[in-house]
Amino acid sequence: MRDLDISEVAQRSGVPASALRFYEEKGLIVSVGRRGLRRTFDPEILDRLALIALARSAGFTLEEIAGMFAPGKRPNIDRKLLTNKAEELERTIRKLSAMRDGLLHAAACPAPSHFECPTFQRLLTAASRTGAKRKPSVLKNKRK
Amino acid sequence: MRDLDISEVAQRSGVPASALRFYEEKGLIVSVGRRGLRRTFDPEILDRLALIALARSAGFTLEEIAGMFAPGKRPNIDRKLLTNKAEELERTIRKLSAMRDGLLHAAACPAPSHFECPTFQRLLTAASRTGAKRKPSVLKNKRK
DNA sequence: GTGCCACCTCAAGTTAACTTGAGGTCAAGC
DNA sequence: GCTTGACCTCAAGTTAACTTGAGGTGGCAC
Repeated sequence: MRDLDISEVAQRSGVPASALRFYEEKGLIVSVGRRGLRRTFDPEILDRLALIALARSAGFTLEEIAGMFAPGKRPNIDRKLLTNKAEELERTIRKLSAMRDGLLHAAACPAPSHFECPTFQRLLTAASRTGAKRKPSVLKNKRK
Repeated sequence: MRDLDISEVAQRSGVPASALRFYEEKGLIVSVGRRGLRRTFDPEILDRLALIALARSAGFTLEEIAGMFAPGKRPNIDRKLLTNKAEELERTIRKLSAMRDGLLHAAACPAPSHFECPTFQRLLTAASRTGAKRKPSVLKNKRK
């Protein structure tokens, strides 16, 4: 397949050109050449961008992601880091599940102020006791 | 129970005094008085702080959280907002689960660069197709 | 051959959620 | 009554992940 220029990549991936340039600067992606001034990318870039989006949505920073893509990292340390991250995700998933249940209850609950509803409170505080020791860890992000 | 002064709240909740002042300024919490210069808080503040931490970890912004605590909000809009948020959480949970599985696989996989492992890729890209349409949505945050 | 426009670079701005720092104050111990 | 230390206020700084803006450029349509 033909190489894509930056505007095509932006359009197909939904990632703005400015962000693509930013990612390249950070070493998350590479452009394979230029057509005039314009960067061109291997079509494979689209998969990588999808992977980056997914990793971001799992709470990895761009720096961490760049580290994962890097070849020849010491495997031991990496593996430990990966299982740690997986455990962290597991805790997060539990919290999010609790929050989701709490929200669904609140949506169906007649209490005037949701956060004051005793059932809601119980759902949530139960969840928070299940969480990690110290280090609220995780989440945030919204695209306009 | 006796009212707590800010340092006690900070110590028991793990939330720094500076953050407590910040939360008060944002309307997320209220102090019940002063002992000299020092703010004092109702012990119930600890539950509220736990709830705030949980909501934060579920991806709500401080502004959204403040809105939920607010009394006399229009219930209809609220409920819609809550179910939307719950659905968003559901999608997030799916992604995180995929990511967790991917990470666990990667940790046990012999491929040199994890992100290049085909199984890993398959796990993740499958997950990303399950996700929302457009709007990577969600996560981030780390406490030092 | 000459516009035009989409791209380029580089610096500065933006947002959320806090933290840090400077300069001030008060209650308590000596 | 004076020192001390923990708190106070208010402004400015911090970090991540981008976006925006100013000023420049090169290929393509005419």
